[in-house]
Amino acid sequence: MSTRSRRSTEADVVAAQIRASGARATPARIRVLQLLRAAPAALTHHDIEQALGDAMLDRVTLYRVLDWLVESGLAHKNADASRVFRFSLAAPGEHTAHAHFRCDDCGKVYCLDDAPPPPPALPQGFQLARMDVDLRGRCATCAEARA
Amino acid sequence: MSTRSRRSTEADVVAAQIRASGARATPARIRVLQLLRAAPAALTHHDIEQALGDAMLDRVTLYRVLDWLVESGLAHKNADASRVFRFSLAAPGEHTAHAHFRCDDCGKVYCLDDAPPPPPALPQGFQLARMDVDLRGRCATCAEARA
DNA sequence: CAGCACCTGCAACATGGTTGCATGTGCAAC
DNA sequence: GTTGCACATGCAACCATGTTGCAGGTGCTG
Repeated sequence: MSTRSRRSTEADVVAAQIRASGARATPARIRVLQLLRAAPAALTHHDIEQALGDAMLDRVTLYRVLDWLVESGLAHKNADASRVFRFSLAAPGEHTAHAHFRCDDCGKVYCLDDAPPPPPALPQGFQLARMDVDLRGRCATCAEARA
Repeated sequence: MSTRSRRSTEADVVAAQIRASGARATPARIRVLQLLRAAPAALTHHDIEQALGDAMLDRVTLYRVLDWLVESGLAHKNADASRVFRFSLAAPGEHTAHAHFRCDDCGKVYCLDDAPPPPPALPQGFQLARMDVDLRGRCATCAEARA
């Protein structure tokens, strides 16, 4: 089946990427990395568990896979506004600044990739590695619904 | 004693503010609100417990006081990078944008109040209420230690 | 195909936050 | 000043998220 060979191929690519980072290409890692690659936004541990569905792996294993992803620089880990960690693929260079807009009404989070704000001035000697901008207010939909 | 009357006066002001919001002026609320007013930065639940010292109140009561402060618009609640909530006085307008720098090495957090970055462009119809900027990298001390 | 290092799963734990319920107290009416 | 009631507090138990230790399984290399 074409579906199956497509899947295999993609998994192979991912597996190669994993091995390139000096680790073992295990099903757990392959699946999680594939998921993160396909995700349009940062995922929580819970999101991933859900997405894995029947192919679920142990809670702890998932935490460890995610930690390993972060350690090896393949992913980023962020605490979101409701104090749960979110994981997203590490961008290869360009994605160091990221802006989110969270609607106080509907709770939806929007990614504002197109508007990378300039980093503010830092004190002498500080080295900036990453920047996250967290905006809050009302999104267009909710603002209109309320008008 | 002058200390005592000074204390009373300040507490009175705070109590009045509390009552103005339609709630009871209880010792717990007065103390917490006074603390937040005096704090230069956002405090965690733990910070507040420490600061209260001998005048400590119950964990749960503190949570409820803080929630009430947020509900009544007197304070803001934010999850910081290590996924604990931080509380700060609601600013009357000027303090809506806030920038933090967290050092990946030593974990210390610096407040960059002096450099309020301009808010990025938002999509049509979005209403911005508050903005937090989370910068990461190495602080001057750690950068030097590593050089 | 054998061995070892690394990975996984389970169970127990830690921390931060929340809920239910009985008791206490600020405040206002008298 | 006393009384009453609604609201606030304290306690204990609970929940969710994340972490640690350890025994057993498995990808990789030789």
